[in-house]
Amino acid sequence: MADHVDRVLEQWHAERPDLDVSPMAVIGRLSRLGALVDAELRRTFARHGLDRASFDVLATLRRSGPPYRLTPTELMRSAMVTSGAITQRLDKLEANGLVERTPDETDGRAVRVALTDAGGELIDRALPDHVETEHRILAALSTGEREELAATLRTLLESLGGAGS
Amino acid sequence: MADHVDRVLEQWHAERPDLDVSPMAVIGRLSRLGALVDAELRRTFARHGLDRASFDVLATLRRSGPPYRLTPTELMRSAMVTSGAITQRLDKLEANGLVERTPDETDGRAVRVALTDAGGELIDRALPDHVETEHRILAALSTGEREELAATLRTLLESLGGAGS
DNA sequence: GTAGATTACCTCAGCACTAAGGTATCTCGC
DNA sequence: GCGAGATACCTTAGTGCTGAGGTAATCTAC
Repeated sequence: MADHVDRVLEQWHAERPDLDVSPMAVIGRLSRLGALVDAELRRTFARHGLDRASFDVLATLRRSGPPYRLTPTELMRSAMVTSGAITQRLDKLEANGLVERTPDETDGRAVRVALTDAGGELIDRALPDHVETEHRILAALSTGEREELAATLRTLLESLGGAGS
Repeated sequence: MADHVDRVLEQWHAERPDLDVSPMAVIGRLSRLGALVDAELRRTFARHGLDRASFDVLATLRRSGPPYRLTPTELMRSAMVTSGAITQRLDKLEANGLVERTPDETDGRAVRVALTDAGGELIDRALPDHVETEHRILAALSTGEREELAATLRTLLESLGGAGS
């Protein structure tokens, strides 16, 4: 019952027996799983006319609570992308009428990004579908396995300094 | 000791208590961890003048064993990218003298991609460094935790149909 | 109060990828 | 042996991101 990564490990063992490639059992699967999960989520987003980037911004605004308003910098930190990427995401969302940019009243450099009514309605429609997809992706694991997995991933995140903000 | 994902879960619980967002504890961390690991690996690749895409192709050829030769289709399946992406990766690697394309002798449609001496030497230099980086990334986990993590990830991969090839 | 550092956001060139589609070759059933 | 479909690879337009860098506003320390 060897999967792709098992075969990779066997190959390395034959070709470079001097190297301890055991971490690939984790990191190789992490990387492949990330790609598959991403593809799966994208299918759901597409059903609502969204892509990963747009969904991410709308969801971040939605879960921030009333008045559903954040700055581009806050969105950038949450999404782990560069400021340029956020600018482009917001341009697109604003053109589609899903968010609105208004100048900050007290800080002349800053901008407030808010969900429009259309944006709020769209994300509230897409969310249950998205959550359902996530449940389906994890269906093969028991509740206990999911909890253990979440805990282990968190340990790794903390050790890589990616737990914050 | 809440991390970013814990805070996201709390926000959703407050804003949309009707949704069971528990899968995000796993999928959110998977996604963030993927980005962090990727950034970490890229630093190692860069030290050898490589990027993720080039390293991936060279390593796939290297671990395939003598004569270090595969077809673009085999590389495409292994890398989980489109054929166009492989064409471009090979163009770049070939321009840098790290791989060589020769027509297949028996199948007029097919191409053989082989490591050049320079390509083989480069990947053999980069590999120990790469493996060392992977060890460092997992340093926070015990051996038992790593094995459990690998097993759980494999279960998920299989259930998503991504274990094959 | 003001110079220098910092912060917030945007701009843009370059890069790697996808999706769609093209060409050439091979395979299979008749 | 021939036509339909499958296969292998390449091409290209479009997309979203990064990294470098620009502008304007704010903060800090003197």
